[in-house]
Amino acid sequence: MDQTRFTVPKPRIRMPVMQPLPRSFYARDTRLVARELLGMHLVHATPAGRRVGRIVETEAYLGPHDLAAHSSKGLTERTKIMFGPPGHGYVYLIYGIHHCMNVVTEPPGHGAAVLLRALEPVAGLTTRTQGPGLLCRAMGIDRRLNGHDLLSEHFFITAPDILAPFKIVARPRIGVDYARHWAKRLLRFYIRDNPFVSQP
DNA sequence: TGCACGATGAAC
DNA sequence: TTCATCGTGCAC
Repeated sequence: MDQTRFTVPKPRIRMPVMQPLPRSFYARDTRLVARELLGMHLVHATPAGRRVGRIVETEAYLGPHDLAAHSSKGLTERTKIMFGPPGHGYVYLIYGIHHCMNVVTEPPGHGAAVLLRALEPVAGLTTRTQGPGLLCRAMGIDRRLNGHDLLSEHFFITAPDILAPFKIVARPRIGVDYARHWAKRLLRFYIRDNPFVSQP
């Protein structure tokens, strides 16, 4: 066979391009998004370098009817991001000290979000990442990223090259005891046996 | 305009 | 178990 007769295919260069998850990923049932975010990579490109963490723990906040959700206060200056379009970051200060990072879910106006509680370090992370406040500190996330579109090139969530299989554990959410029966709902999800989960 | 309190983390 | 510390929402 004379191989010279065939066109030499262009070399396929596998670019390490990390595509942000599409908005349609977020515009779905919040519990589903919370579960499917497990194993995904949170990426923040800063002047100090790129920081990447594997999401290992999340909590679902379902909407205004969910007494543990900020959106249960209704549409306010603070909660307007939660009622906005999906795929945006909702970052707020808690206890005057710590930041918490959420992603808005469901169609606009729904008022739901998923709290990111813990990461497994992948790249560029030098401090602890177990717990929502530590996660934000390690990733360099603060209120300046509130309302940030996660379909951007500097701050986004992407699927890893290889999604290793894992078991998901569902538990009640942390620190929402005031939310009556909502405090008992199994809306916290984490990767079983992962050492970076905040409170196994 | 004032005040109570929280999706936490760290020290004690 | 206590405390640091302040934005937010709501009462007044």
